[in-house]
Amino acid sequence: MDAYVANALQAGTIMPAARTNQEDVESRPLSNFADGERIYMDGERAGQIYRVEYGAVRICRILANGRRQILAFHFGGNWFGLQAEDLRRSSAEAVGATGIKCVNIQETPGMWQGLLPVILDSFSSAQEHQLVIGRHSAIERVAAFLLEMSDRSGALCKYDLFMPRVDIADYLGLTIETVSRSLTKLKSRGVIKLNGTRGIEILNQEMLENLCM
Amino acid sequence: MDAYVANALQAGTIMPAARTNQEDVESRPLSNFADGERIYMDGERAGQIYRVEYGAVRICRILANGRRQILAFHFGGNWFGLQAEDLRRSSAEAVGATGIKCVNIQETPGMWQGLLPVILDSFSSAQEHQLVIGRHSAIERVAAFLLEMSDRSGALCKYDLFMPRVDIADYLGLTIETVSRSLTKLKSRGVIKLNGTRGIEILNQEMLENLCM
DNA sequence: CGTGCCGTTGACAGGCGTCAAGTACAGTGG
DNA sequence: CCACTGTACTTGACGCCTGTCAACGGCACG
Repeated sequence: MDAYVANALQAGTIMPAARTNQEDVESRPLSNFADGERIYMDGERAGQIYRVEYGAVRICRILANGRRQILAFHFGGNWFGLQAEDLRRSSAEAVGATGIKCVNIQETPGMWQGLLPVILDSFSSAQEHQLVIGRHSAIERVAAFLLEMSDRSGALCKYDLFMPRVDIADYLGLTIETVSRSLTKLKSRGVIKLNGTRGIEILNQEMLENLCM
Repeated sequence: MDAYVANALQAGTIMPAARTNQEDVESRPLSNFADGERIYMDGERAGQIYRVEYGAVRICRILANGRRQILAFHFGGNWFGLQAEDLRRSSAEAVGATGIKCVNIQETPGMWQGLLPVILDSFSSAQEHQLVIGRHSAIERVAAFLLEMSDRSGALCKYDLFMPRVDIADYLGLTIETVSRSLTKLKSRGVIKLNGTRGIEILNQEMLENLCM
């Protein structure tokens, strides 16, 4: 929990009551999704928010000419699907076998306030990502990605990626070939080790971090 | 006001009381900033949020190697500066002569709930921008930028840009030369007309929109 | 009228996308 | 257990887009 919002909580500007409602989520039924299955789709009416229980979710938008941009990945414990607009402007899809719980936001009073930290966090991630895709070269983007995934796997230096190369590419605004070449380059420089196609081992964290500046 | 949040308001999940507090802002003193002056800076302690009264503000991050990314522009009426973290991770600077009102968020109970639509809006803009810088060519980015600025100038087809080329470039993840060449290309295709260095006139909105897909 | 800043235009090189071929691996069926 | 097949990934060749460097033009200001 972020200090800034925590302070507001202490100061009483966010009612602690808001938190208790979030615990209702635990009792909700778990929905299971197969790899690639849609949780919601661009154009649909928005009314629910979701929490990943296991597996992963990608949020993506597809342009008329077929180009795809993955806006975010969400892993266990992450909330997603909160938005101001009436209609979905992106799709959410399972990455591998995934479990989700969902909440109808209209029927859950007090939910809003508790979700402020959630949306602030999403916003912060989106800004971070803007920086990566706006001002980084291919190898720097891949380096940033590997560090992000490491962090979100509990700061492990050895972990498995949930997603195929094409998802990494569409997240980073690159092609799969460029992602592949960048990984190979990092491997041959001794920065990382690849275990099979999804396994990542960070051998030199400092070099990776230097690439992200 | 977005329908989604408006519904929540009607349903009583957001207390109408939250709105009234926002009107306190009107009585706050107006701070004036000259072109380029900092409103807050990367690394500073965050505790206030801001509203642009006139002029414009850019939110930017600078990397160690000097590369800069502008994350967002804010114009009259826009709020900015809301974040979860304790410390600023970006800087806010005036673009041209600018007037700002600010609110200390800790001292203004009820402010949080009223700001949820604000942060949702910022989030939505950030995602939109991710798409533009992730999956669009130079000319498509410039086209999207011109349409965005048009919309935010009240959907006028003839308007003035607040910012110099370098700000456009750093917003779009391009160089000033590429921005300049893209504008020239749009001009020579008869899509836009340039009035002096800041004046924009959209001659063929449809062609611009097609470029953004 | 000189000076400095901002923007435009041109030449050139390099990074990344595109197209294509080759490799690894999991799943299926014999 | 092994061949077959399809998918995902890697690697290579090539061309284009955009970054870099440089010169030039326009405009505001002193």
